[in-house]
Amino acid sequence: MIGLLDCNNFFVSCERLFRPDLEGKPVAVLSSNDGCIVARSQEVKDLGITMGAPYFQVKDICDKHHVTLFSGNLTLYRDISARVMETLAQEVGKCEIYSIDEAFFSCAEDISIEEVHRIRDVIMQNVGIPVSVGIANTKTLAKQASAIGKKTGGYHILSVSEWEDRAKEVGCGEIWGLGRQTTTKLREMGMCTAFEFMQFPLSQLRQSFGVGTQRVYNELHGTSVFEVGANSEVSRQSIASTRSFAKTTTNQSDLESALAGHITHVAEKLRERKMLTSKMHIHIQTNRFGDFFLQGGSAEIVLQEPTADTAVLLQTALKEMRKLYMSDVPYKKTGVTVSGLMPEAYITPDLFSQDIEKTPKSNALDLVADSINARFGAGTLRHAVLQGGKGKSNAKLRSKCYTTNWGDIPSVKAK
DNA sequence: TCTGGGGTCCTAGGACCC
DNA sequence: TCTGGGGTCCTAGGACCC
Repeated sequence: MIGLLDCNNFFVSCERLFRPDLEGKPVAVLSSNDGCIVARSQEVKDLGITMGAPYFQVKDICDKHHVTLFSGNLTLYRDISARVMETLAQEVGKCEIYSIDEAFFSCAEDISIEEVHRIRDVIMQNVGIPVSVGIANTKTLAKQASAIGKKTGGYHILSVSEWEDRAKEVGCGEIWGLGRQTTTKLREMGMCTAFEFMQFPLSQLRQSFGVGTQRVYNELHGTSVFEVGANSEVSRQSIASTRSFAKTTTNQSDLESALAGHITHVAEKLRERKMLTSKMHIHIQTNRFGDFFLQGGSAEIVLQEPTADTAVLLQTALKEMRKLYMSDVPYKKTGVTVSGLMPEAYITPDLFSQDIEKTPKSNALDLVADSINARFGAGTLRHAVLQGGKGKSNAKLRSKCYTTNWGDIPSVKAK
């Protein structure tokens, strides 16, 4: 059997952990620059505020119902997530971290409802985050099981026969792996519920849809296609860092500074994972809702030799960016994605490299900078192209880094 | 005025090879 | 007038996920 653990309203639950007074009250978390709603407490969901709604569109309703808002504090959420995952692993053994708030794990055929209940209790006691747990034959059905659990007390074991009954009440759009496009197409072909989808002849399915949809189909029929695997950070195919500006800019040095920040961040990640990149994709973009939205540009750079050297990546990227930049265009966003990743240890030095001694390892200067920044805070030591500070981020409602910054540790008074 | 960020996998079509 | 067949690899774009 496969289990899925899913943290309830995760970002909101993290904020409530340090603001217990907000329990039972409407709370929402905003994306970067306080742009969109990215997490909602049940009370906020009940107000009809949708996931991803632009904040300016729901501001009035938030004001009216005294919704407490937070700017996203990913540093905090990542740390709390790690604690949840660690606790889960202690309970169920190895698990696959699927996202910041979800993990799959394998469990015995005869797992009891008491055991499932216990997983929830331990996480609540050790970390303080409410979670839902679903158990079923396949990952896709485990998703359904946890969705049922969310409505019925926090946990559920979904048997094949129970699923057969319930499938008539589940819309195709509620199934993991069937998105908007596929759901629309299914509806046009007369299939609205999971049950109707499951009756469709397999042979025709493969023709009309891709293998992805076929896999979902098999999973719904109880045949496991997606294995519980080690989906660890180390096995990732790419690392990205991108961000919108609070306001658009036409200034080239603003763009350079921002892009340099992203490069620095990605290079640190590479070294942390002991990986090298062989391909770098950079982009500068305009507002996707504005008149200039086609004016952005991007470039794919194949590196001469794989590297995790900040200076090398900066130099290469900035050179390309200057080619993309056009004056008088209001830019809104920039970022970088590195791919073609390989373990540092696998590198074959370039025969024609100028400095063959240096090739296999990260630059010593970078490693020193990494350790200084780890100790005294990100950006303490940085390349000059990164202008001072963190830029003009619009995150007025950010909570403190309660668990990752010595200065932010909360104090508790007993009365 | 204001509209997130970071990933995965699949597919079609082009370049190239013998 | 006639103009092969069978591959691989890469890339861009789409669909999906949280």
